[in-house]
Amino acid sequence: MLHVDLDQFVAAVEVLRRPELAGLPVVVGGHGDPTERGVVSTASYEARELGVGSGMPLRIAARKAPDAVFLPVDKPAYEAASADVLAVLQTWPGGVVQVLGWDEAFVGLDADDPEAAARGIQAAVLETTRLHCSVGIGDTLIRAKVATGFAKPRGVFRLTEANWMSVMGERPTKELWGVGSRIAARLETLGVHTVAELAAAPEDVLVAEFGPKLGPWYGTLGRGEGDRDVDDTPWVARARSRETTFQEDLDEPAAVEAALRDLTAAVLGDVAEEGRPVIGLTLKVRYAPFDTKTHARKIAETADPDEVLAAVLGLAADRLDPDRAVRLLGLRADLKMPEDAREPRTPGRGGW
DNA sequence: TCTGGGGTCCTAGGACCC
DNA sequence: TCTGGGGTCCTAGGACCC
Repeated sequence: MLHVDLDQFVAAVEVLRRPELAGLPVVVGGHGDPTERGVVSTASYEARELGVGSGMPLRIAARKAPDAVFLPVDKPAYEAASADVLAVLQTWPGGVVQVLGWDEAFVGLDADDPEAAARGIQAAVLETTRLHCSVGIGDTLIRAKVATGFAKPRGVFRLTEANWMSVMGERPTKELWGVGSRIAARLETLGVHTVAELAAAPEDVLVAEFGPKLGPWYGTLGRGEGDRDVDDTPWVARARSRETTFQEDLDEPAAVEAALRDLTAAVLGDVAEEGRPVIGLTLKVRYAPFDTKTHARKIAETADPDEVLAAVLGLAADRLDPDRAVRLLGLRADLKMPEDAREPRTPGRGGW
């Protein structure tokens, strides 16, 4: 199994169409205005050197890298580049491709020399798209994915049962794919600090802390085990959603209702592309200063935009607090799933 | 320092039923 | 006169990833 991951993908796409930015700190995020509310999507390696990282508020990024070039997110451009990369992977002889996101995919193949295949894929992607990528090789999907971290930038790294513990054993659990800061902190309270300790942790202890599905899954993760096959079945979206952070909080109910109508129209546009009826709605509201609530409701299956809008406005009328200023509104529409849709195989990881 | 947007899945707790 | 034990459905929140 190969895990192919583009290097600083979003920033790289921007530099391709503005060659004069090569070698400069480039920060892509929000509307490209670091005085606005927004966060960093991707920073170029030069910007990372200055301490800028993804998820960081743009205002902070501007403080750390005042001379960086700030650019707005241009989703269509990245989608187009992503499609070009995917096309290269899909034409690789004997490769089975499972897309994980804009800039990464698993490629399953039979190869006597996987490093040679990885180098070949890198060269083909570079030649066709002028984008560099890193490739992890593994005997499980998890190991391939984790291996990519050691391959960056532009490299290849192999992680298998043979070297998993020697490479990963003494590292913090946070470095595992699927263990974030919260889970790492809870593991600490169990006396589990490293990957080796997680691998050896008794299952009943993990189940008691994390529940019947996640507990065993974390143990598996520590051992680097798990799925070994690449699944190229097309993914069927469970839902479509939109959300907006307002540059200034909304404190008038009329403004909130207008925003809800816009949001619903946008979601309905996406839903129409999916071509499946809506079966549920989740309204998300972030009140000032940063207090977030969600309000979900099943609705009678419908493909009628007017019915969906009425349901959204009804949900808002029932659940929103008209006296609080609103920083963000979001709307998620759950879609009816086809009977034969692929089931998730790995906890917490949609799109697999 | 002031915190985006688009996704997915899991868990807990309450309601309700037999 | 102290109040079982499942099971399912629903909603809210949490956590993670890119």
